[in-house]
Amino acid sequence: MPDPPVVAVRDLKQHAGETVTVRGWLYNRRSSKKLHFLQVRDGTGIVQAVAGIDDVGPELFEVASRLDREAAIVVQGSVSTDERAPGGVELHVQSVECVAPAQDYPLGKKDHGPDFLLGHRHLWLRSRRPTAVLRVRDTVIRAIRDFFHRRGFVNVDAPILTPAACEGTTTLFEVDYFDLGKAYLTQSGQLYMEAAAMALGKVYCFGPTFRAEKSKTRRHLTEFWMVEPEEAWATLDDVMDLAEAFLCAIVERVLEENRADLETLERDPAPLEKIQAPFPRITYDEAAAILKEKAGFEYGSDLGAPDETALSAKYERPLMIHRWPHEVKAFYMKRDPKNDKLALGVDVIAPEGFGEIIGGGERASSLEFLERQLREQELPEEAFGWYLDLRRYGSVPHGGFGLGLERTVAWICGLKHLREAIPFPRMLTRIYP
RNA sequence: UCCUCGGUAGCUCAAUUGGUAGAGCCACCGGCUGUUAACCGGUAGGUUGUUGGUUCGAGUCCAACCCGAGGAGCCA
Repeated sequence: MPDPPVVAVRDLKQHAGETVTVRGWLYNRRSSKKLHFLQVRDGTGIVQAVAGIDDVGPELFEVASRLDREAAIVVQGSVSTDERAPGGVELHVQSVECVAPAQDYPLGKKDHGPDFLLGHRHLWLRSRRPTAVLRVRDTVIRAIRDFFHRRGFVNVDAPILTPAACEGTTTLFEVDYFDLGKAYLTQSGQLYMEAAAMALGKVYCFGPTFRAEKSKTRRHLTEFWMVEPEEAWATLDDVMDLAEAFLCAIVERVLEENRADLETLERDPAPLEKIQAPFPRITYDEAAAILKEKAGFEYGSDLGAPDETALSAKYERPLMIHRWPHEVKAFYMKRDPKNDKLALGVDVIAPEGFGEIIGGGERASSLEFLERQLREQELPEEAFGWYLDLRRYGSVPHGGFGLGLERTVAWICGLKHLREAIPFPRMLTRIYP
């Protein structure tokens, strides 16, 4: 007699009454003398497999009682709906085979501390929360690619090894590059996207970026993923419109596909359902006026994390802050024609205190302006020679933004710490596993 | 780099004013036919981060260092 067909746990409900094979790992076991409840996970879900001693016989029952948590197992049995089973469906075991043991599996059933969990991230990944987060992350990634594809953007990935900083200030990871001296891991693909936008019109890159900042907070990783669209002929308003539609599309997609995961994460979907255009848009000046009451805030300085939280608390939708003092923005930002002190940049602050998820704006298209900026900020002109070429040959208005994937996933999932939003987080004092 | 908090069993934590180191989980043994991080009983498990100091006596007080967490700055 042939083996019953292999069915994913997620699809078991459609196979009620049938005999099936489930392949997976033992997530937990609850036992009494004559009855085992084996919780089997297969990556798509967890199902309760009920093994009664009278049904499987004393030998198989003994096998089941010896199974370690996370042992690899193959279970065959009949699918039945039962209100007592978590998820409403369970498997009545006819046979169970231990494919591989998992003696002394390090992760317990009770809580662990962050140090222990991060040191065992390769195993922690198997738990409920991480798998739910990784599924949401996958949805966000697909929503990003689909959104840009539908709008006519071409994916053009930027190099990861770069000759110099894209933006002068932040620290870079350095690597030896043969006879050419030092190279650096990219901290933004934007400058390359500006070149690509002049070739294809609408482009985006999506890949890992690296920051060697000595940041030690829940909002920082040294390696994170960033998506950076860039659009020829786009103004600041176009960039803000794009960011608004973009965030709506991502959140909508997660609400469509990941309700169960959000529930696993105990993430209330109600605030996400309110993410609809239009988003509030205020100028830096208006933001500064709101923060003026707060002691310590000086006009002209960048917004700190507590400032962002205080501002975003006033809104249920992402908050767009535009037209910043040019000193706090990058050298390539276009100036406001109405006020030369202001740069045409925009930051988008996620609601509920999750902080900045987007930074972008309109780029300067004037060659003369950029040459002056490089001199004033003492940036090496030879490193930016190719970039200046973009202004020498058919320069047009253009703009774009960068969205931090992990911050977006953390916001949507309601994660307190970015380290949960990426499979294997890289942080200041952590490179293992 | 700076500020704050922490480090006790494999894991999560407790230990009164300085007075002989304790629980749950995990492991192992036993009990229980519908469990929901199952439950009940038992066994095993410790150089209290390291070094030095104060004291009759230090997990507890002091100093330095190491490691971790949260935050600031900077940023996505």
